[in-house]
Amino acid sequence: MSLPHAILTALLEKPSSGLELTRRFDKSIGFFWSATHQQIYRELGRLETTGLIRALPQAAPVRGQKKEYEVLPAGRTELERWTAAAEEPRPIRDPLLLRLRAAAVVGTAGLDAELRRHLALHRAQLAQYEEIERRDFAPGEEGEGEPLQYAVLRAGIGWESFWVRWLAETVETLPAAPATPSEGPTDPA
Amino acid sequence: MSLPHAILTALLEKPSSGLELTRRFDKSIGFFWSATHQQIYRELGRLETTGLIRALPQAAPVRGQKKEYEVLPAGRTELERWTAAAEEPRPIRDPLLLRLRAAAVVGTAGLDAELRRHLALHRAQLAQYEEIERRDFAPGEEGEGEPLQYAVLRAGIGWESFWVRWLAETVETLPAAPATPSEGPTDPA
DNA sequence: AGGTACATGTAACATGTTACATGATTCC
DNA sequence: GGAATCATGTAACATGTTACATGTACCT
Repeated sequence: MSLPHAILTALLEKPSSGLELTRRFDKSIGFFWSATHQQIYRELGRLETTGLIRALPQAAPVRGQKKEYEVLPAGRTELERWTAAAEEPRPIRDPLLLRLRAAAVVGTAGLDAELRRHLALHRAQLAQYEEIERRDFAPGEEGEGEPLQYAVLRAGIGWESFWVRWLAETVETLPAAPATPSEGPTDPA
Repeated sequence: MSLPHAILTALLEKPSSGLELTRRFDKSIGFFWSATHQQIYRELGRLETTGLIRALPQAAPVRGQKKEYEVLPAGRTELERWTAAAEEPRPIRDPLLLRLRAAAVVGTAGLDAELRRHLALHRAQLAQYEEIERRDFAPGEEGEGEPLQYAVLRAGIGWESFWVRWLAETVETLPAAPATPSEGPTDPA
């Protein structure tokens, strides 16, 4: 149940139409919670039905014409509740680790190149985040007083650093592994 | 498309029934790709229909009676293809970061306790992984020659370390933030 | 009149979650 | 024969993805 709350947050920052929300999800919020315009329209409809948001009165309900939404008091209350609620941490869940596990059974052929490709991508993303950090959160700068936004950026940096470190280590040790550990086509012990 | 490949991997390691797979997903594979028994039964049905696995002949198709599956050559080929295929890295996607962002709008009340709770949970999980590392991958030990399994464990350790470090930093800096930045119930600038 | 950008939506499907239903086996 | 456990499955729903449909506004 995260998308509705992401939308409530974005609408509290500024009342918007579906397409405007989609654009904003492509930028800041989308760094850690992406959504397509189809998802957003569906969720806007539900939030309106349940009385957490409403369409601004001036917008006539004509297809193809902009329709802006704002958060109702019930929506703000719900967002406050969710922000402080107890939720279990998400366990790690990544197909790349699954592929490593599969490689232990069917062989590592081709996986090496994929790991190097991921390493390059994560290094590029890390550099991009660090550039934002230098630009917007340098010590003594203006935006320095936004601890929550900075915390989110540090999470992105920490996340990418983790992958870069792990991939670099793994690429080093992996080529020593056998390329095709088992050969029987269907009948492993 | 990860669950079918997780199942193929598990079945190549050892032909199993649905419930046996569920139990194995609660252990090793489930560390980074969990699945319920409903998901597994549904996916086993599809894999059988598409000819990637088959039920072992001795098992009569009676409800309530064990039914074991094994991987067919087409299934192994598919798993090999997927292991080496190009897939984009998963972007970070975590509700906790979303809640931080929401807190910037509706206030940080209650979030602090939740961050500390997560910190404790991640520390406990990290300790558990490090215990496994000491037990199974100590230098000069027997299981030392399993570089892929060790790489997966190191990913878990790196992941938990990232969260522990980030949460510890964030808990330090957060209390300085305002508890309720804006007060207007529905009409923020 | 046609093209492009803006804007809202439908439909179909894949994946994941939750609750429940049903049959077989074993132990008492 | 009743309870507990093993085992397979259905149903309903929530969320996320992909492809497509429709209408408006503006520019040429």
